[in-house]
Amino acid sequence: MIVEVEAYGGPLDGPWPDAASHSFRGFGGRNWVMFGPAGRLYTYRSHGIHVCANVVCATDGVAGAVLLRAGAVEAGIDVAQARRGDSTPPPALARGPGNLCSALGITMDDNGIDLFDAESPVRLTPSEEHVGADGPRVGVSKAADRPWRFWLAGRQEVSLYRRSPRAPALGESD
DNA sequence: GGTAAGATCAGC
DNA sequence: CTGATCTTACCT
Repeated sequence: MIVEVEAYGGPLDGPWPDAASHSFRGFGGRNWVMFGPAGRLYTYRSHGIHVCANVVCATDGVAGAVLLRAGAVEAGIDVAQARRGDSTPPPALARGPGNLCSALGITMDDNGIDLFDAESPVRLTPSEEHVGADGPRVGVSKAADRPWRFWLAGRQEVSLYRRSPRAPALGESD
C-alpha cells in the first residue's frame, strides 16, 4: 500500500509549471512517458544507482506524474526481504523511492507499462485511504517549499523529510 | 566533447 | 558527510 507520494508537474506553458520536474524542459529522452496517457509507470535512474517510479497522471500530451515515495508491504514480506536484505525491518522495506522499487522488484524495464492492465507485471488498485498530511518535497533544489508531498500521518513506512542542501533558504524558492 | 548536478541510500 | 556511478543538460 502506497503511503507517501510527491506530485510533479511539467513545463512552464503547461497547467502545472514545475522547475523540479524532469519534464520541465519539455519532451525528451528519459521523460517521454510523463507526456503520455495517465496510468502508466514512469521509471528513472537516480544518481546512477537507484530506480524510482512514478504514476503518470495528466491527460495524453500533458506532463504530470506522482512519485511513489514509500509503501507498506502487506504481502510477500519474505520476497521483499530477499530483494532488500533479510535483516531489513518490514517498515523500512519500501521506505524511500529507491527502496520501494527495490522491494517491489521494479526495474527500468518496467518504464511505460500500463498500471491498470491486468497483464502488466506491476499494477495499481485504488484504495479508500485518505491523505493525512502534506508538506514540501524531499531533496528538490527547485520549488523546494511547494507542499506537493503527501503521506498518511503516523505510518512508520513514511520517509524522513530532507531538504536539499542546494535549495535556497526557506521562502526563497518557488 | 567535457563537466557537473541530480526526485537516493547506506555506511562511516 | 561521503561515495557509488547513470543520465542529461548545459556549457565550450
